[in-house]
Amino acid sequence: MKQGLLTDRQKEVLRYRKKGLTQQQIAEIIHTSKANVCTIEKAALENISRARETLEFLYTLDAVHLCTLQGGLDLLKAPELIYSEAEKVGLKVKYDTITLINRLRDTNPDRFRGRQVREDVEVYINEDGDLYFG
Amino acid sequence: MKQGLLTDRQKEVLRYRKKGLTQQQIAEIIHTSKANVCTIEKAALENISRARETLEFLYTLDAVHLCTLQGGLDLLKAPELIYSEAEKVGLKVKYDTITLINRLRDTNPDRFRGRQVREDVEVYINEDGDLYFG
DNA sequence: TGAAATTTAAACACTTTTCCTTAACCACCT
DNA sequence: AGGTGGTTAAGGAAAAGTGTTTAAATTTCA
Repeated sequence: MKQGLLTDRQKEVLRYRKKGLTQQQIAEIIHTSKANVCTIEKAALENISRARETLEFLYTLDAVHLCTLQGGLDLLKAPELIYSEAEKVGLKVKYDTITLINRLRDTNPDRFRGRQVREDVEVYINEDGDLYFG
Repeated sequence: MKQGLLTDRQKEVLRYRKKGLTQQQIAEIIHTSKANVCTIEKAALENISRARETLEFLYTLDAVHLCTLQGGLDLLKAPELIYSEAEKVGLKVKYDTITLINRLRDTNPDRFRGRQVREDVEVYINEDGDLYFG
């Protein structure tokens, strides 16, 4: 079968894009319309999202949704929330406060800005008290 | 649009599988043949691989094209080529010869037949000397 | 070895994706 | 207004993916 989700065309566009080229410039290079470059790029980003969601599903296979860390939340308040939610469902979180915060930032650095949660972060927990973020 | 890569059918099978059911048992539950359950499960796992590969590709975006391993090339000659090309652009490859060959074969088993490169393989390198193949 | 579980292959109808074009539209910026 | 960069809509043709079945082959393991 195919390897990744992205077609050659999609990868090509993403690479040029990464270099900072405009859609118009890329269109000239690969001999097509800028509208087409836009569509290809959009499809590529969509495929990347789908890849992310797919792997996220794997966690939910043995984990359960615990709570959502909403955008704007102070990172230091996250553990408290997570502990209390875990207690509600009768599970014990595997990590202490410090470790939890580090794990939170390490697994998804883009999602945080300083001490603040930038975008919503979904928190999952499994039987063992392992946490996953998506 | 669609969300993950996995179809409802595929998720259904994976969930039952996670619970420990056999393909036969699942076939009865979802009213189809066990062969079909097998195919669906296989497709699901394949899709999961593709999702992983897709996200892997994102790393290559920070990387730069180093060289092409042309079809027919002896796998054992690849490291030499890669090292010399890396030197030209002032980067140091992170892997020794053995590791490099293994990585080459592991990341894309379909591309090799014994010691020979079957199709062209593009080699990318990033600032850290990490190599990616596409 | 024998039975159960799993995998594979070929074929088919059906749906979805992809790439492409043309043409229009939006948001800036000077 | 005009230019630049980006997006959207409609439509079409080719390619790829999905769910199925049937039948045969393989693996697993008590």
